Amino acid sequence: MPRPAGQPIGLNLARTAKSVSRAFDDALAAAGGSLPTWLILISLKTQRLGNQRELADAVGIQGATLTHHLNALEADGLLTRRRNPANRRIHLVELTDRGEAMFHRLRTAAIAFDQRLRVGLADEDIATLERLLARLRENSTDGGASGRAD
Amino acid sequence: MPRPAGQPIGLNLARTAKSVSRAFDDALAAAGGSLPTWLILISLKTQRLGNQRELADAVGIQGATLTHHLNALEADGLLTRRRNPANRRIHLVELTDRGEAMFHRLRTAAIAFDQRLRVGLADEDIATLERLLARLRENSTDGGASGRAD
DNA sequence: ATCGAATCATTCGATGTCAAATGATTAGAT
DNA sequence: ATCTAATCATTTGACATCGAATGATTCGAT
Repeated sequence: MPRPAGQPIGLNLARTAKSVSRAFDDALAAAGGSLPTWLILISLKTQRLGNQRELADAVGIQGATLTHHLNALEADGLLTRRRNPANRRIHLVELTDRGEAMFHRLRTAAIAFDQRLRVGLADEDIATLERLLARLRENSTDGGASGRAD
Repeated sequence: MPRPAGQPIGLNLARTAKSVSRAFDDALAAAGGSLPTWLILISLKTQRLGNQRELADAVGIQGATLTHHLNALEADGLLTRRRNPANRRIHLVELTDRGEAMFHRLRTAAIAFDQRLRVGLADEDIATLERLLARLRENSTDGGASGRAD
């Protein structure tokens, strides 16, 4: 008799993610940044992205939200935006020296946090976790019927 | 040679949780509710809570955020708030008939979603996932040094 | 060459969240 | 009895996020 439920699995996932994200954001704040700032900087540094839309996708947020963050980062002097002369719809986003420095500072904090998170977890555990998370993601998007592609 | 990193584990967790929460919220929206509404209703129905602070803790949000949601739910006629005559600092929050009806509607949607989420996962997988999530939660709160209790 | 559709970014309006300050009430100490 | 502390909820001000509407530019078809 397969009686599944104990605690809803989605709830557990959401609570854990909230706790972990919160702690990560604290760690980044101590280094002078924030979670969205870090995701934007690392995406800019490690990927060749053609436009802001692709950057937003890489970060996992909507274009409108990205614009908002870029405004703040530009005001802080961490990056610049200029129109691509070859296609003036496109903004070329580029890190300044200060942006580069912030990237390195946040990277140190992010690496330390990831290490902390992995304490007590064997490589095999990580692999298992990744498999289970992937399954949950699939299950959440499949069969939704109302279909909001994520 | 233990080279851990591939994708940061926290990032994977956050993305998965976002996708799953999003899908769950969609499912609840189709039933006329939302994620916070559901968490508040189920907490009220299934726990004996002495005040709003305890309700906020049960839901996993701050008191200020709860007040905000209760305003909306009260305006919608799903619940009532009245002062406890024995201790007038305390608001007694009670579901109306409409609130009860909403609870049952959302419960149906929530159960269906949880079933959907569990597809392809054996009881053993669920247990493993819970163990791993618990570990991540511990790791995120331990050693933070800056100490923000979550 | 021009006009309509597509693309890219931004703005606008809304929701959910938090931390800090405020207001009301109760409990405790003298 | 009064005064200070603590407790409970709300308000205020801020940020992150989204969807929809808007503005600018380019592309494609005629």
